[in-house]
Amino acid sequence: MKIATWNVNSLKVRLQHLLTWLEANPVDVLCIQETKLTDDRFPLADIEAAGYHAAFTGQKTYNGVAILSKHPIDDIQKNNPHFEDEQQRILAATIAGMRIVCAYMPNGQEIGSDKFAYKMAWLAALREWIAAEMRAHPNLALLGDYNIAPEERDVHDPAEWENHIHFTPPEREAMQELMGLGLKDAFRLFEQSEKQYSWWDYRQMAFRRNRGLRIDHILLSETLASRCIACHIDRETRKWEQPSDHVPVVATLED
DNA sequence: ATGGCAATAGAGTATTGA
Repeated sequence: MKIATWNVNSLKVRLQHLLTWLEANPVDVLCIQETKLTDDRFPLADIEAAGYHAAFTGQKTYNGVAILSKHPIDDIQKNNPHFEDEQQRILAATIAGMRIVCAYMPNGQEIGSDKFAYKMAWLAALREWIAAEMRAHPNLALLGDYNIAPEERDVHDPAEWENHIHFTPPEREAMQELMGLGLKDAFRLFEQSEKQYSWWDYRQMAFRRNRGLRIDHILLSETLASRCIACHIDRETRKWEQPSDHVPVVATLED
């Protein structure tokens, strides 16, 4: 069982990348973020032709999330029921005995901004809702673009990023509080080589210089973490022509 | 410190992202 997450930064632009990646990496579940498509424009036929079911909730221009799965998708929940939000950032569903939560967490802009306050309120509401979801579904995975680099080793230059968005103390604390619910960072369950990131700025050859952040994560409940036998970041897609600035993260679970 | 790059909306340039 393989579950994965990828912020595609426009599904319209990246559909062929997605299909190419799925063909080479036929994961059981893929959570995608930033589809930037209203539901009537979701490329369902192409996804189904690739052998996947899909659940999705989108909007024009911004946000939008989807869950693709080789297995049936049940009990679909759009958005956090305890947080009023016009932005389409959360999709939850039950697949193969797991509660899969796909999340595109807010960017936050900078400390002190309205967007930062929104991010922090959104994260607090997420934690409360996930706590309840975990009580109802012990096998829970929270996958997505967290827009938070949890530790210094997740940032190419921690000094440069000090107090910058994605690496501010309040954001990192919010992620620790999420993990305090009993969620494990799948990537850190294993020995990993250094300087591995999931996002690189498009500018100034950031990818070639490996100036990146690890902000895309797969968090697993205890029961799923105990089944997790591997987790890796797939940097290859970032080398493709006209790539997303994020790359896929994949976790492998024992059946 | 600033802007650099990309996607979108929509027709020149503004907004947002990370």
